[in-house]
Amino acid sequence: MELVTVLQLPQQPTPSFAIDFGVRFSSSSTTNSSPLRVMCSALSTPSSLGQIALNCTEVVKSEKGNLVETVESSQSTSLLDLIDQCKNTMQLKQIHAHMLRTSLFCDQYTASKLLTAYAISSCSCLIYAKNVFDQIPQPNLYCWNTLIRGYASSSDPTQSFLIFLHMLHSCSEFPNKFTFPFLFKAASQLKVLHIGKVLHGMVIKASLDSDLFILNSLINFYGSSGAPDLAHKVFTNMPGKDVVSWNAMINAFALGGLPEKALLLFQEMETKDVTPNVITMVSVLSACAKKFDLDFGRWICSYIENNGFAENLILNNAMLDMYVKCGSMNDAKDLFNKMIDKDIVSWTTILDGHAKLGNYDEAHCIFDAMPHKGTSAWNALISAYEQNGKPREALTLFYEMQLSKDAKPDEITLICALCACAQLGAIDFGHWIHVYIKKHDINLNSHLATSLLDMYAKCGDLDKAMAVFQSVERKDVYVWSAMIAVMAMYGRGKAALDLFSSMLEYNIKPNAVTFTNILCACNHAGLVNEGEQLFKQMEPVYGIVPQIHHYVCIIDIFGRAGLLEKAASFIEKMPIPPTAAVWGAFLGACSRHGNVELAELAYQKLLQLEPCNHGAFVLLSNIYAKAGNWEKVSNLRKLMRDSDVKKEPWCSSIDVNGIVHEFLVGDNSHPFSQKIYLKLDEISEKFMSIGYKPDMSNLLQLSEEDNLTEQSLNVHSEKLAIAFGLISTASSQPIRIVKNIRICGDCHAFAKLISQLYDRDILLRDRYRFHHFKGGKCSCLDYW
DNA sequence: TTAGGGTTAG
Repeated sequence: MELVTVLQLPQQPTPSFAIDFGVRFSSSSTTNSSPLRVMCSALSTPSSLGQIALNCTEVVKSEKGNLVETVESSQSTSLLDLIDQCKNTMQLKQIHAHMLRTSLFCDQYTASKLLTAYAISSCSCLIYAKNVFDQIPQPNLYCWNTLIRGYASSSDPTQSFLIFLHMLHSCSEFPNKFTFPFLFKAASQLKVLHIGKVLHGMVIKASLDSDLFILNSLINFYGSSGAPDLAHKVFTNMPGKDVVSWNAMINAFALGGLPEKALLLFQEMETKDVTPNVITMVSVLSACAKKFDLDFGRWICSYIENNGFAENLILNNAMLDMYVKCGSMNDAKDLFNKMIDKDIVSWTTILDGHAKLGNYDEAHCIFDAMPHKGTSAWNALISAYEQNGKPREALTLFYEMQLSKDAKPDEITLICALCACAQLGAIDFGHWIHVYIKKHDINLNSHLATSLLDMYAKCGDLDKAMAVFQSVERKDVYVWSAMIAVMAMYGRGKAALDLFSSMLEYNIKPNAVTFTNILCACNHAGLVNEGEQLFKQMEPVYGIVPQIHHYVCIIDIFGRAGLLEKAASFIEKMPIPPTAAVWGAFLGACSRHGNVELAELAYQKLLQLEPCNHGAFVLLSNIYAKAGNWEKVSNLRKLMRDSDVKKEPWCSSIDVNGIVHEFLVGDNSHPFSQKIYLKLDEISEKFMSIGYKPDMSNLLQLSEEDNLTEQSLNVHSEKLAIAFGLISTASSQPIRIVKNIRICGDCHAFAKLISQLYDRDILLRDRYRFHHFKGGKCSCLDYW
């Protein structure tokens, strides 16, 4: 019982209730001869189902020919059969109209058949289902369950709970073994752990906790809601398990980030003599894909081949996905070419596989070869570009999609496009998408809202990000976490902590991402004690086991605050082996605080794990430069030249009137390059005229951006972008810059002075956070 | 008289 919360519920059926039920049942029988019923009977011409069918056929014939073929072959087809044979909502509405005209609707059984068709068939239409339900005088439990079931699979599963609550008050029958699987389905869709736990309590109280269907749907619910441990408790304690129970549990492990447990469970099935089915194999392939276990994946594929599984599209897609995720494009291509049936999932999987490996030409070929280029096809390519560091290409495609008339952007397209805008700092394009959302009345759900507020924040408009956050009616953990991340990015630690408290007050349970963001906020604001406390509470209070990135955050918090010894002893006591990121954070702290001895230790540890880490070279050489040890700086440079250290092209970009301009270090490829360098000369003179002397220690230091084969005095990309901003934007406009690495000390001082001398706000986003330069000061208060 | 659970991508 410690597993669930049991709330105050209606009493279980008792013998006295059974008698009461009987009485009510007989009184409800009286309804059959109620005045309404009598009237209906009198109005109803047909007296047999055969006649009803005939009559209905005539109606259909006269109004629309669609159903004629279906019913003409059998005159005796009943109305109920006709409902089952409906192929679209229009046909169903015709029968509905006929039922109303002939008063057949007054028969509850017939009405409930119509309700079922409207609620759950292939021609479902939930608004009509609700309408029909509301017209039934005293809906029985079957009708209530059907409506709950319909909404559980809809885009608005919350309705299932509202209907259920209404049912508890209005229906004379208690929820039964059919009710709960539908409710757990709705809870799974919404991932609302607290509601599911209450329902679990009701199941126990109603003595339904041995029903196989309920327990299987419960495993699925806990698995979908991020609680594989609770799913496993249900699974372990259930008296009898069938293949569905095993499948649900395998899937719960895979979904819960425990793919190795999913694979072990599959192996255990054999020892328990449970025969796996197609769904088992799909779930196991999904676990292999999540574990990047190509060997096991290949073994599963041969198992499928050797055990006579019939050709199945979903199974083929799962194999395809496994090959792609495990990095074997050759296997994936072979399978894809062999597949007779392909759907949008097959095409998208193979397309994304090519794009992830950077084979954009092949990805485009796949896109061009797709038989139906609907929205999904466009989304596949746009998201492939966006998620693989090609935001400019993603936005170009998004633009092309607007021009093509075969597909309209949907929520996913817009999310991808917003993410691309955020990466580029393209605020004008991002704002245009916001207007598009409003103009087309697109529902601002939590996914879209999260992308929108993230875009505004990353493009430097905190007010708009906040406004979007406040406009979201139902804020889930992702929306809250995203807003906390925004506050972290802007160095507003206190505001992030306030948001965290508010989300707890709203009963939103923080997840691992929330903690990464809140620890990051503490880090950027120097809130050492608060960060340490939250980290200590993660497991005992919130049930979240700290992962490696949480450890990195806490080391960063200590290190940035200069508590190097504390950080070092923390690393020593870590229960998991320190990774390169851990040593990188520690090395950064040593560099900032000039501790040569500890830096050398961290450098050695880091290079053992990542021999080609370019950042490690730069950080250590900065420390040597600061300490005036030029010989060691020179040795490091030589070592770096000789080694195979590779770095991504670091750049700064600036959005001017909707066009994003990119600059590399010492870049002179821009059409306005000459003007930019003239502006930099002017700035330099202006700086000197007020007696500003560049910080030589800064200038002599290496930045990550410096090309080590040349002098380190190259003009950093953000200086070029700022100079371009000054000559190409109105003096009232802020300059918005995005840089893909951390800003160096010299450029930080440069931006502060520009903001003062030119009276310009500069909003600069670096790899980790935002800097708002205004009147000679930075929002980070020089703590970054 | 009616019915229910587990699967693939982005």
